[in-house]
Amino acid sequence: METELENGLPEFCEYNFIHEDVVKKAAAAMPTDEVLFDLSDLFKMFADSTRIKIISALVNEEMCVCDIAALLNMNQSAISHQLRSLRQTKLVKYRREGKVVYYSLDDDHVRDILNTGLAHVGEAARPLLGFAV
Amino acid sequence: METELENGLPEFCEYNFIHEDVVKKAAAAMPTDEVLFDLSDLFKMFADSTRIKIISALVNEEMCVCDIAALLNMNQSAISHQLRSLRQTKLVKYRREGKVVYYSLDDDHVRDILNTGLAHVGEAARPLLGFAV
DNA sequence: CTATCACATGAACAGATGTTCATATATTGA
DNA sequence: TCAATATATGAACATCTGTTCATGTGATAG
Repeated sequence: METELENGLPEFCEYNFIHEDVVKKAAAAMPTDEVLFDLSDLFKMFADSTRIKIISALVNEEMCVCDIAALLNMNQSAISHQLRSLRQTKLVKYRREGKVVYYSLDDDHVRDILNTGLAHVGEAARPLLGFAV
Repeated sequence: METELENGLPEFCEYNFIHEDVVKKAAAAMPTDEVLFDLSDLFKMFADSTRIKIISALVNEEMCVCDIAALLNMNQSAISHQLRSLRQTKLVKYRREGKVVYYSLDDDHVRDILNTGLAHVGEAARPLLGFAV
């Protein structure tokens, strides 16, 4: 497996059934590794329902950590860990007011991604998040 | 932890610093559990760079399994496993032609989600996938 | 019917991920 | 300075996930 063939492509199918032109066009259009890495990191943040709940909540209004924990019925530590991930990937920002830290979405793309996903799962008919009451 | 307070919310912060109105509004706007589950399942598909590569490749043109394996320089089994996940979540469809199976994106939402993500990671300036050559 | 081959799939394994527990940090008020 | 408290974080643990290996399945050619 994976020996070189005459056309320069590695041998994946036992003989050679590769559509060379199709593969080369796809290779040319492929995003760079850096972009692919950033993209998958971004979507990872939406790939967990706890984080989606947090993001959904913050679409409407900023919230403190304690509010989010109460809303999701989860302990504060779990929420803080998730907020750290969301911070590191720049999906949320925060401001401190005394002992309380308020989190909010970092930019409109975050809401856009969520809404595009909602459209796909068939929730486009009702008002999209962020445009509702 | 998590004993009930007078306002009916569980006690997450040691005393009670919950903004009750904010939490109740967020709770009312929260998608149902089923939608949240579907959403995170959908985004999980985009949360791995192998799958993003497959999706990116299929934006332009249908491809057979062997083509995809050659393009990604991975073995056929790994690709088949990922294609199964993408099939089960309805992101790709396939057609059989003799021994060869051709995969393509199931609908335009898939491309939309990818492009919304690309916009967020700063790739919006260049032509978006699916509109390029 | 049999061999070939593109693709699918189950099991196993390693690495990633989410939650919990214990504890640390930062701010406020006394 | 010290106690209180909202939040952050490190370590541990169980679960989930992606790849590999071996093998199964379905279509074609002879």
